[in-house]
Amino acid sequence: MSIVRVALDLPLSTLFDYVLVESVTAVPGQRVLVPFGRKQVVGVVMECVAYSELDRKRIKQVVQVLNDVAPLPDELLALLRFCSDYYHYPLGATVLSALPVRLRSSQPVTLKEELQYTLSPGGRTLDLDLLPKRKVVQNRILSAFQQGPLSAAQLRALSPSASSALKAMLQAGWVEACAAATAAPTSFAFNNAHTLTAEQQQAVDAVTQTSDYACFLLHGITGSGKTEIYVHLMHHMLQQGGQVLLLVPEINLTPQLENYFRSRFPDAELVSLHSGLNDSQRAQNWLLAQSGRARIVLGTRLAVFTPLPQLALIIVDEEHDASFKQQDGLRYSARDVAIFRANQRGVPIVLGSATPSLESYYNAQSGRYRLLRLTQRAAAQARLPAVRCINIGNTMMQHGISEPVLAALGACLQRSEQSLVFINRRGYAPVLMCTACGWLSGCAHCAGKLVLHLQDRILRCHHCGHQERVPHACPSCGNADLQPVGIGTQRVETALCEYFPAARILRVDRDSTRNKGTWNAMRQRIQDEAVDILVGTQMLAKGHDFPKLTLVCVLNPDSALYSSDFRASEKLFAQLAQVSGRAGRADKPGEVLIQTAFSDHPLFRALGMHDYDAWAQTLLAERQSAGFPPFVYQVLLRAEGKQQAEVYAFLQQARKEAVALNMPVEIYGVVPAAMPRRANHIRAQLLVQSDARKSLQQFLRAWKPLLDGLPAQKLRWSLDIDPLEF
DNA sequence: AGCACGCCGACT
DNA sequence: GTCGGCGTGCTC
Repeated sequence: MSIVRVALDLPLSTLFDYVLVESVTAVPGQRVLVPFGRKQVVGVVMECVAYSELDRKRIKQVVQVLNDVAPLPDELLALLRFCSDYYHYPLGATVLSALPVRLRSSQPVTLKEELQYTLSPGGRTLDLDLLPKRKVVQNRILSAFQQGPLSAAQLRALSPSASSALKAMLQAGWVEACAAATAAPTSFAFNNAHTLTAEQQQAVDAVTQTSDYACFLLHGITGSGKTEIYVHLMHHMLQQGGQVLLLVPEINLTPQLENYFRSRFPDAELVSLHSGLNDSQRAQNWLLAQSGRARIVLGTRLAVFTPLPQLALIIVDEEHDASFKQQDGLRYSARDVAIFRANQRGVPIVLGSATPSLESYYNAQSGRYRLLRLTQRAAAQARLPAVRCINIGNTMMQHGISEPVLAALGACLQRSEQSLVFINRRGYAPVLMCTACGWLSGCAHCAGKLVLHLQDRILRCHHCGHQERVPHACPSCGNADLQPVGIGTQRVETALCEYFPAARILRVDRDSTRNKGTWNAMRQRIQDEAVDILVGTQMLAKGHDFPKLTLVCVLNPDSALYSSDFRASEKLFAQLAQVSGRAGRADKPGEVLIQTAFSDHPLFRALGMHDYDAWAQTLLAERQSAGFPPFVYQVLLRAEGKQQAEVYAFLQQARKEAVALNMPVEIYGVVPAAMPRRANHIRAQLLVQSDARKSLQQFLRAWKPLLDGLPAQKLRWSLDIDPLEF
């Protein structure tokens, strides 16, 4: 009797037993189609056993063992078991959520053999000199074909518009498709752009000399050449026959980055994995990684679950970035899962950042991680930008912009250099106010305020999406004088257009880049120097270099200094360091102006000295005395529902159970969430923490079943282990 | 999560 | 008398 224990996509922590029909076999990691209730679903075999505890009559038969894809390796199953355990999320849901959508259905998926392209017999006789010179891309592609056939991916690396050029040439009959040669290269040349500095070389050597698990924190200031280290490490691992996994934050995974690595490794197959791909691209790239053919896998957090038979190195770039933490479902931290995975596999992992998370920094100090420092900019002549605070304590401002900032922007325009105005708030103004009675534009469904979007003549809630027309008079007292309060990107853009009518001003935020491809087009315009002043949110802090940018102005960073979120100032420093790093590259010195009422604040002082360490020490001391992470481990129980009483009753009940367990954890009170009402749902939470990860996990193992047993019909709740947001 | 079963209120 | 509300419990 052959029984398989199957993980199904259900909010239940149990596996389900099925019997295999005579002569059919299955192994753990294989997908199976099984009857469940009145329908059939796809699950993953977790165990094969001889007997089941269950009554023989209750066990149904496996409908089909799916053989289109190789079984998930044991190692990946173990990783998923760990995640399910650690994040207290049902095993089946964990396993299935780690698979590409296509593999969650019984429709067979196969690895499409990628076509290559080469010159047709007609194309070979073509006289290149007769082709118009302005068809740059076609010319480039045709001359590349002299070396032999090229895949679509290799063509894409030649130019972003390669695919349309290829189409034209296929049409003209110069080029034809052929089956790809399957022999994988064993040697990987890479375009070795720069010689490494001594520091860079030391960092590379430290990693390549480890043959076992080790976690490295690569702490390098902006422009110190972390990427170059990644390239050298990748090259080393590829030469040894290994695969490399590079994880990047969501917004950083642009086609530019993908093409960059492709151009550095023209011979290595590279795939990307991120939410921008459609289901079939996702499945294809996943299969290429799983088969071992893709040697470099570039992806966002979800890529951490990709099977990689030859995995030799993991790199987590911008490791401090909050987008590595999933905020719903399986609330995992891809950075932490990556560390577990490297440990499990016995390979090195590199966490790179100019402003490491305090967790990682603390681990590097305590010796759990090995610290690699880059203290110099790679381009020797490039200097760090000068940071200056503009004290706005008693300065009159127009639309939130002070006189010195205007002057600096004007001077920058005169020099025909680019400048960037950074405000972390989209829309025109964060709220509309009545000058007579003090009415504020609140959202009818949330605890937040409606943001004024003057361009669309609407008030919009950034939490639930609700929007309404801008009222002509105060809904409360009828007064016609309503004033926008505070500033957003649109308001700054409008004001700057008035001050500098001749300047080419570009606003970059989620609103202006809503349409697909817009942001890429804008990036090109910035690169082409068709923009003088950039106005934007944190979208501009990340992404790639803008070589002509010499001035960065930060308009209103102060709210993060008195935020109730204890991580707000850590985030602000990282953000400001990142956006400051945009100023002054190569030969031009940069300048950073910060408008603040707290110019003596240690954050700004450390930022001005480019001294992350001083700032980190300050924060660590604060966190230690306040009893916050990384000195304690936390879990947050969140609940939300329509009825306030039910939400609070559930959490109080949960708290009572927690206290009754009498375990060595600290249990806080039930409190409203940061946004106490969102889309008409009341939200509240309960924090539990401990100074030992183990104690917290033991507590959770006892608490979770009690929570599952609590009546919670009309509400949703979830556990967030190592929460980042409160 | 779905979906059935089951026990109480207003309707052709 | 039935249709349907959602509370409870099960799914291998």
